[in-house]
Amino acid sequence: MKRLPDTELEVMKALWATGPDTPRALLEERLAPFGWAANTINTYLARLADKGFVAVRREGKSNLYTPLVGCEEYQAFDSRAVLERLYGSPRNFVAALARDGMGRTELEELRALLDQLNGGQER
Amino acid sequence: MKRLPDTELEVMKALWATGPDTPRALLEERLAPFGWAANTINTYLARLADKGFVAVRREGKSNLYTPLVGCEEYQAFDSRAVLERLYGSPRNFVAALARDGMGRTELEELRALLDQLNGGQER
DNA sequence: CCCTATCTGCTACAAGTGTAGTATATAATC
DNA sequence: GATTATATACTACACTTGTAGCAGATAGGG
Repeated sequence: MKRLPDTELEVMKALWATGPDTPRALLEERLAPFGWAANTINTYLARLADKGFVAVRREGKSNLYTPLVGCEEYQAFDSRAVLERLYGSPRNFVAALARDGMGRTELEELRALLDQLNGGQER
Repeated sequence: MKRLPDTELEVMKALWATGPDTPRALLEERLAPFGWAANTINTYLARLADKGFVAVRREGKSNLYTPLVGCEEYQAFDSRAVLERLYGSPRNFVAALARDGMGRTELEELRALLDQLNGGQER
């Protein structure tokens, strides 16, 4: 697996939200906030298809797009890459977040998750 | 602040380890494991200087390099960028790590940090 | 003071990324 | 079946990143 550039990742995020066999129109709608030209989205999709992240299927006049790599799968890979690049450990990453101030909500969510994880594996 | 490419980040990591006014020779020694040509390191340093991450000072025949952005400062920025790019919240990031299996040690370190953070802000 | 060794600055180039124009294929229309 | 509208494929180009060669500056030796 390879880390994706920002724009391609945004396309993947849209596809993860819309699911398999997403018609082009729906995809463009999702990506509208970025203000990209239709051709630009085209390029990103072609590159993602090259990289094996997206499958394209033709249906009549237009295309249907399907993500071949799941969101969770990609995140599992990417999060490790983030640690290796700079932080070394989850602890260090969270410490970096905390230094700049982590919101109360973020902290609580994280703690809840940790409780859950620890519970599942404890003893 | 801007996210650094991998190679430039490695140079910064070396500089953070060696501190201010690092002589070129020491820096190269630190970076030896990467097997880069001396000129390659030169380019990275020049780019980092352009971006305002490194100050260069001449001393006799050779240069001294000083990091202008601290490691913790950069990490605080970068960790937020990571969340915004893909995860949204610390919780989601850690969940992604956990999905692919987090080591017992990593989990314990993280829990200890969380206890500490929570303690500091509780009530 | 001039030569030489060395260190650095400048230049280069291929691959990847951000962005979009032009050409082509094809479905719907007449 | 020819025409048109439109969606897609191909091509392009500037900027960034990874990598390094060549040329110029300069310190030290004669």
